[in-house]
Amino acid sequence: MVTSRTTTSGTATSATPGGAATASFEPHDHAHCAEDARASVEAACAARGLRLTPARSFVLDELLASHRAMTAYELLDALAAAGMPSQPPVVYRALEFLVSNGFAHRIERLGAFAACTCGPQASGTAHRAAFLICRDCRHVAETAMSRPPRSLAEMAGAAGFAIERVVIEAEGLCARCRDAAQ
Amino acid sequence: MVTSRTTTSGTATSATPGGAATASFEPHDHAHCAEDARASVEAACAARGLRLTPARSFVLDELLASHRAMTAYELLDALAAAGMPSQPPVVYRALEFLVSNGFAHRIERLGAFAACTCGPQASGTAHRAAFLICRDCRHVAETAMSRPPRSLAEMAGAAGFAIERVVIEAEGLCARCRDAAQ
DNA sequence: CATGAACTGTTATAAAGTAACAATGGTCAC
DNA sequence: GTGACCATTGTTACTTTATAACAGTTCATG
Repeated sequence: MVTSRTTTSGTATSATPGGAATASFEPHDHAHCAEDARASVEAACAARGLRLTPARSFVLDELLASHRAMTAYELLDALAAAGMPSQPPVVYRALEFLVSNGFAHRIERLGAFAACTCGPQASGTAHRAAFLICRDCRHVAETAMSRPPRSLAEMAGAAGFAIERVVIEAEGLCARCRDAAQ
Repeated sequence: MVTSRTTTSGTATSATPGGAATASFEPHDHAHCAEDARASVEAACAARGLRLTPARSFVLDELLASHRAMTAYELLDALAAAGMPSQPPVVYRALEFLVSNGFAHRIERLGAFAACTCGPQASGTAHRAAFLICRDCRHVAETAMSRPPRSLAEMAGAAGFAIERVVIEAEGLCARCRDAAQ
């Protein structure tokens, strides 16, 4: 758990550029972005006849509130703390729902999960995205990635390989953790 | 788990187009490419004072022979079958050696490992690479990826995020499996 | 209300990875 | 050579991550 860590660093003007959903490492109003994301998930569920049941809702809220990649078992602990059923399948089922509907992503590198911050337009089905993952605080930033990098596409084409999904995850240190490390 | 357990390679024609080290989905002579790769690992070890001990050597050979991504426990079974010590740490240590020296890669998407097919020049230290992974037969093709995709680099720059490592893995169906599925 | 599809609750277990520590063995200074 | 040191091994035990299986419940529909 990292959290706290009030603004710090001269780079941080507290201005919050509107659509900065892709840059969670920049200072912003967590509560506000979580609310927005939640609202667009609700809207998408309503539009598509999906049921945002209590377990699913709880897991989504946890992910949005933490703004980090969380493991299934961290989420399970949160469920238990809230007095909800907390066997592994509970959380894995909720995560499967969220991931397959594009409301969250699995971060392969970490075996963990993060809420999608792409905004309403993308909250459709599983979509392409690339991630910046801080190896220290585990905060995750997401950016849209419309198509595979060219060298990969070329290689696939040459080999007759049909790309179905591309995982792009950059691991490193966010500005805050880098400052803190000094 | 997919557990196709294909044993693969039975279908391989032994036609060998030149040095297509990056295109393992094209038909080629497995035995030959494995020998080459093995030779360059040995050369790199000799040059850099690394010890290719029996466990390391065995794991490398398994990976090269299969030309697939293999899980640690598949490798462990192979060790056991060969009458070698086969507790998990044995294989994880061998894999750590191979991966950290650039002789193999961890395929994050699968929690599995594949021998590096970049050729001698890259067999230095852990290097950047992108992968094509067939979800059916688990064969893996590797290509050099000199730097992160631009959109990721831009996002990182804007956020003051220091990228240390990039995972790029494309999952899909290779030509052979696609044909077989029809 | 009957029905079927989706979802939940639960037990049990599989698969993947790590900690810790004593024992071994190769290399180098002396 | 010998002693010291470091990398490597062998092993036990354990943690973390994920899935199978199945009975019970809910809920939108006919």
